[in-house]
Amino acid sequence: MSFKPINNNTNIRSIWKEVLEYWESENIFQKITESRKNSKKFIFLEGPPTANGRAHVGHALTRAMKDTALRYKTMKGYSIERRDAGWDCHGLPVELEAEKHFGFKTKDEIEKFGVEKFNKYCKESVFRYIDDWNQVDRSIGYWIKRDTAYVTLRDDYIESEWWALKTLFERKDMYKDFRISPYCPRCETTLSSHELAQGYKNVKDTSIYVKFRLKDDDRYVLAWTTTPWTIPSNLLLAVNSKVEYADVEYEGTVYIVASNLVSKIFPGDHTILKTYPGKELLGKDYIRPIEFLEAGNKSCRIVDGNHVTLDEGTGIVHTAPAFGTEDFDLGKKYGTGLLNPVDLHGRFRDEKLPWKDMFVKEADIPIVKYLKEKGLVLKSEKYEHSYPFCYRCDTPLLYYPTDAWFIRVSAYSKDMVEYNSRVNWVPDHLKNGRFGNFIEDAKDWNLSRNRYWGTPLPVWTCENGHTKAIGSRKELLENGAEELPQELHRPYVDNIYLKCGECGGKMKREPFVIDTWFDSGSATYAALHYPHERTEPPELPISYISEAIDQTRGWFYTLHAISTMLFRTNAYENVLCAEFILDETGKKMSKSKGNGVLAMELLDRFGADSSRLFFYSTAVWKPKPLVDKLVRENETKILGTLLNLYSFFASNASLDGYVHKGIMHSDNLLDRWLLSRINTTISDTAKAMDSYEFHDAQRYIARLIEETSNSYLRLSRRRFWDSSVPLTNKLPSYSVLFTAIETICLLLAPIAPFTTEYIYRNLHENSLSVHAALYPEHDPEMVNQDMEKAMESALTALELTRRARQSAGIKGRQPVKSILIYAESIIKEGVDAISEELNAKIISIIGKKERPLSSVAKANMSVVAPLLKSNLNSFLSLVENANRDGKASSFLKDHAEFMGIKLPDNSLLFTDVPDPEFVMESDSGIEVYLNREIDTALEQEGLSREIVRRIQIMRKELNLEYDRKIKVCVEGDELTNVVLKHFGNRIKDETLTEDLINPDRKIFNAEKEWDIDGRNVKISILL
RNA sequence: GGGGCUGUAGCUUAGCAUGGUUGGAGCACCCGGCUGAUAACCGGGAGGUCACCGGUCCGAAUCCGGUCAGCCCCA
Repeated sequence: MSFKPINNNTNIRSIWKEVLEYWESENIFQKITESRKNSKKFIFLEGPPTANGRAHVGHALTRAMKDTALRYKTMKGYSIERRDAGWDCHGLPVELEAEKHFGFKTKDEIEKFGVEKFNKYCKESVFRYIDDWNQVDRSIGYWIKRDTAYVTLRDDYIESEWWALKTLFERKDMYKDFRISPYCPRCETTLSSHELAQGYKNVKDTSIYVKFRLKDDDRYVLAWTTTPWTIPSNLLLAVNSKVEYADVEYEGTVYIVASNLVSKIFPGDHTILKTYPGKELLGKDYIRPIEFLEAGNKSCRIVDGNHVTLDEGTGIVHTAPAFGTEDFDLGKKYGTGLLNPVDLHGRFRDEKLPWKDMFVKEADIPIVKYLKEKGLVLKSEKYEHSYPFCYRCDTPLLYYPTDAWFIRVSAYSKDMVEYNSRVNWVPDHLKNGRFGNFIEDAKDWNLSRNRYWGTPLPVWTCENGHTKAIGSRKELLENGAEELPQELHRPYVDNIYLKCGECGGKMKREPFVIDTWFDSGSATYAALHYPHERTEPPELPISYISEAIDQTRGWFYTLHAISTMLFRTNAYENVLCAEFILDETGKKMSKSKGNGVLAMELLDRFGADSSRLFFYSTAVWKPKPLVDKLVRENETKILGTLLNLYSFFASNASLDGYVHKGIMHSDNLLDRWLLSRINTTISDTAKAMDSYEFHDAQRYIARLIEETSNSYLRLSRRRFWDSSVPLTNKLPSYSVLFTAIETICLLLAPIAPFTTEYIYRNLHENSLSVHAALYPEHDPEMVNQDMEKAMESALTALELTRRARQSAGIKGRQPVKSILIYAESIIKEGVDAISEELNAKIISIIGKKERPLSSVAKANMSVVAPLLKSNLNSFLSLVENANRDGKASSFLKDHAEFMGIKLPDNSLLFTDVPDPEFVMESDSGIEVYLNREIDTALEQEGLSREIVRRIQIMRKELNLEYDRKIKVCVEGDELTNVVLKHFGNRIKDETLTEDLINPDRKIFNAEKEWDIDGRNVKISILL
């Protein structure tokens, strides 16, 4: 049998391409899926991307994460269910692209153009980049079924959502309400809280302290606001009845503000006239600073608001019920009604206002000016705060009163918390941290959008105000639709009129589409077309999902909320969350900065496996900068070494005709040690994979690769090369090396699926795929912790020897007389394994007392000097003599007195010093003593090995076959001749030299003069 | 203002839940070595106030409190 060699044209990238082709031409993914059909289930759900932009490196990361988990579970014997791709198709992002394309700025333009044509464009544009996404998925090795992808724009999918919405509607968990919502005046639609969350920015606005005069006396209540444009709509002032307020005289006027804030507001001279609790202010009437709009008689009062705090402002809050959530609630409570002079484009439309037709944010300055002219502004200043902007078009949002449909998520927050307790979050701090906090005070979900491209809200209303939710296409016909719409989108559904079941009136659809996040959050059931096509509820929870951190408030949330409300369970069991990939300077990648890297760029440059290894080089939930050399590092360390291991194995095993028939028993320590390490690694790796800690798994595997290469193989290779050892004696070692490479491939397959596939299939000629194999099970019988420890000590001893050689200036090739090793946990076998590299005539493990140490005494100067004074020098030479004679330890006994002076016990300090012929190095309790004396015999042997080495170099330069015999001529000094005499046979053996010949021949195939440690040696080779 | 994460060598990081020999690696740098795996490999050197301050303890990178900085999320 021969193993496929690694030649010069084989590299990580060529392997990648080759494996890709193999998978595709042989339908490997399908075959494996098919073979697992009846296995235990592991359920997956793809979080659907919107394919209207190219995939970037962050997407590559999450796709790799999904794939790694699924490949692992497949190797663990599971059948992966629902491994279908999915695409998110609706929503504002898509519409925005279309608007840009057509150059539209307002909804009017879209209406004029025609909703049908507009939506047609949206529909087509969704998949504009699907080829790019598919190419990324294919290239990175993301095994997912693309032809059965769920697509949220399909009627079937929408119909399932209709069922859900109808269910919620009938349960009164979906309702219409007139309230304040974040509103984008450019997109002319409200936004949900999770959309809102994406658009906060720090901005500087004009803030003013406005004077509100009391009706009954001439004090001024001072209120502070960052939105001057809302002042014309002021109807109330709110104070906190539990807080203390003060009358403050400042520049001849009396102001009312919260006591605690007085000095902040009036930094200069001011007088506090009196203080009193806030409740004394309640009910007082005031005069509005801007009175263009008419206020009802219930307004212009001071009321209690417990939202009023002393964090900023004056402790008195200007309240315009039309433009703030809390303001609205107060207005409702006190029956003031609303003053809303602003139209849907965010412009003042009321004739009575001098600022008519201005965009409200631009009216701030003129309004401040107007107030100043009336003397009603104490002061104005720029104020930096964070303010929400539309996350798609960057328009400042308004809080605006409008009709909208809501889902009563708040009523389910307890359930959501409970179901969340069953979810395994990775990393786990999200569970009770960011995600847990969010669901704990979940707000009702603003579901409706006044837009075009989305799932239409399936609610119809008649003139008498009766409403009905429709749960399927069939129900449309049952409720009076003459025919089914062409598709379940606007404008077709808008033309469907139903007959009211209560009054018989004509019912018209509520003109909204729904938040696109409801689409993706419905994937659990809508992708199955439940309950229309499939009548059984979806199997929940999904075993595993994985996305980036931004989905905490996005998909992770909507999945969880919808599943909680409809199926009374958590949607998913395990959720793995990725952080972002940063640019090489550690900055966040963003479109505006132009520092983003496309997924395909990364893959083109490094290939799939290296990219994936890079992703797992540290925990996926830690942000990591994309630095070229970091990607390369993983490639050379892990893949390069692994390929190298295989290459070594393949060439030698092929030469020896090795056929693998399972692990064979071996007495060799290195073999047994490697088997132990393999099994320890299997156990560690599987544990890490089970808990979705891919980076830990990768580290364990990398360590095993390193050990196999640098410890096992380095120390074993002579055994594999030695042609004098009969094959039967090598077989166990081959079987162990084979097992090591095979196991590494299996362990690493979910992480680096290409290279492992290539090597594994070279090891197993007839196997389908490494991904069809089962993940290795660890065999505790093979593990021997003590031996692992002993071997570790031996390897440390080897390191120490090299260090000792270096400090003694003795090359590794020069044999030494002896090496003594002292260590607690070391075994003879371990030392035997490294003995060749130690290169010493005598190697022994010694006990504590056998260490070649002498106690050396040193005068303790601070004690001795004051006592001996001028006799000190003769004392010192006496100590020195004692050291030389090895009598230091008994010195004090021998010299109780010196020159008549009694020596105290602490006159000498003792240290252990190696005997002069030894060099000592130590580390973690292991000590190595290397005898540095090189006698003539050793020197000769050393030189013989130098000569061997030079001949080998020349063989290589001549490109000789391994077994090509040669004749050699060596000329040099006297010592060289002695060496040839004593070590000639060994030189011949090691270099496949038939004859050491005389220099009388004139023509050689190669001649070279060498300088070997200052010695001139001429070597010539004759073929 | 609230919450979360992070801070260890020039860079990437391990160690921290269960405190305990001299805080490990890798990359890069310098020096040396090895080499029938060879665009690899090995050893050594240099490089750390373990962000800072305080506390607990015989002993703190590790536990506790606080501060600072960076990132993220919320209001």
